[in-house]
Amino acid sequence: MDVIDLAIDTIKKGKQALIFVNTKRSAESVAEKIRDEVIKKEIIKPLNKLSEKILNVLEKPTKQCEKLSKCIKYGIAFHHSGLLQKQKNIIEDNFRNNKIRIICCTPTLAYGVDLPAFRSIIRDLKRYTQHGLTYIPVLDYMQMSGRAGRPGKDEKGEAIAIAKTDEEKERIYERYIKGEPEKIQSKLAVEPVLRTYILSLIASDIVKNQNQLNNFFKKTFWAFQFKDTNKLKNIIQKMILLLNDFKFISIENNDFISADMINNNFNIEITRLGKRVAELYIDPLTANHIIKCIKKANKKTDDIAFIQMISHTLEMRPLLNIRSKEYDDIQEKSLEFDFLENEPNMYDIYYDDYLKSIKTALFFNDWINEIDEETLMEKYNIRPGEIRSKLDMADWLIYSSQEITKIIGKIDILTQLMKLRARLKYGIKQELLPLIKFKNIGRVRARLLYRNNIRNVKDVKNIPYEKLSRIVGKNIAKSMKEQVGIKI
DNA sequence: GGACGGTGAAACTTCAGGTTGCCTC
DNA sequence: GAAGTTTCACCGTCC
Repeated sequence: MDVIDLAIDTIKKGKQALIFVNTKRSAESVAEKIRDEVIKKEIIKPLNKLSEKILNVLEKPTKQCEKLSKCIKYGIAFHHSGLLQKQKNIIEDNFRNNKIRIICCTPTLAYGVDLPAFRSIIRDLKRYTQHGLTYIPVLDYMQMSGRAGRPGKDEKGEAIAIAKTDEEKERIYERYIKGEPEKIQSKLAVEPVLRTYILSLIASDIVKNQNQLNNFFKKTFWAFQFKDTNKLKNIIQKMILLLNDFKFISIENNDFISADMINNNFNIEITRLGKRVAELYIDPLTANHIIKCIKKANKKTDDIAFIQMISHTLEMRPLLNIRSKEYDDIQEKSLEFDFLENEPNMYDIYYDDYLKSIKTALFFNDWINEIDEETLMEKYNIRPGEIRSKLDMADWLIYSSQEITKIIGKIDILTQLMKLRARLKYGIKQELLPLIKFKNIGRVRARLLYRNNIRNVKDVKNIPYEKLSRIVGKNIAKSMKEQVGIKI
């Protein structure tokens, strides 16, 4: 039986299923195929209200919204990170109350969300990695199959893994059914994590020299797994020197410091800059990158240069992928603007990453020039949910840049950063900034007002109420008037 | 004869997800 | 590595 048959069978039994696949596209296409079968067999009566509700979570539905809405109508959903939070909530709630019968999803639903089903169908046991397609960890398999069976509601649950050949059936059985889950690995050893924690340990006065740092980490799960204490000390020392270079900490007798002669008992102190970086909870490397860029910035710096600055950070990953067709185009664009960081050599291994950061910056730039979600989706292959999470990160990084700017004394660009942050938040051009301060006015209504020559607080005060309500509706017009101190 | 439309095979493209972090209205 | 999408050759139909 293939997934589609299994799904239909589940519905006919009056049960529910989660279907796990390995890409967002697959999640959508499997959902659509099942929906087509459901329509053909007429086994579900259309959920028109729900379908309507999920379609209209944005001002203007995107193709993704339409696709989802058409599936939901027949009790089938897809679920992945590209969906908006609102839509995810609707799907989860209506799966719990049995209206939605099948959810086709990426591993999103395997972790975190509490959403059990009668059947957990795992179509893809391989996932794309840097080394091509590889089998997923046993732990992941257990997470997914563990969704089968609803405690207290079903007596049993079924976890079904799909094999394409007999040979694969054997392999799945050996690897996953009989297999042991992998040992848990400490995540502390990754450099970005390590340097962030070392900085915050120093910032919060928990440790005062390298000895104490060594002792602290000795007690962690990381050290327990790692065993080689000397190597561990070396790694910690490397991080200390890095943070010292960045001027986030200062080491006693700093002048004499070199990697091999640092004394374990030298007093380490946090600097004002380091303290703030630790509080902002960004990777010290990102902070340093921002500092280097900000120092080069001046009043003539374009917004896109700041946007590219925050796009080229670990936090912003994964960056937007560059399709082979657009490679030349993005390369051209990279020459068009003056960015704050130096352009790496074309043959540098970091060059592709740099280009990706430019594509990501171009996407943000389109957003603050009021390009709608649908167009962004087509142009950048980025879905509404991903747009949101990128914008959240951008907001945080611009805020961090503002804070860093205050400390290193570049006050002249602070206003620009603040305006940019507001524009990113709402996705608007600069001219709409005065209007966005009103309650219930977002990018769409602000643009509408602007087009009707209402461009600032004063205009809102002066325009007759009747005229205003023709533009934005009675309730919002009333609320706007009240916000400028006029009772209606 | 040529415009148009449908079909299917070959060529090409792309690939999961995520936490907190700050401030303020 | 494979699913999904795009492209393109091919054929039949209609005007």
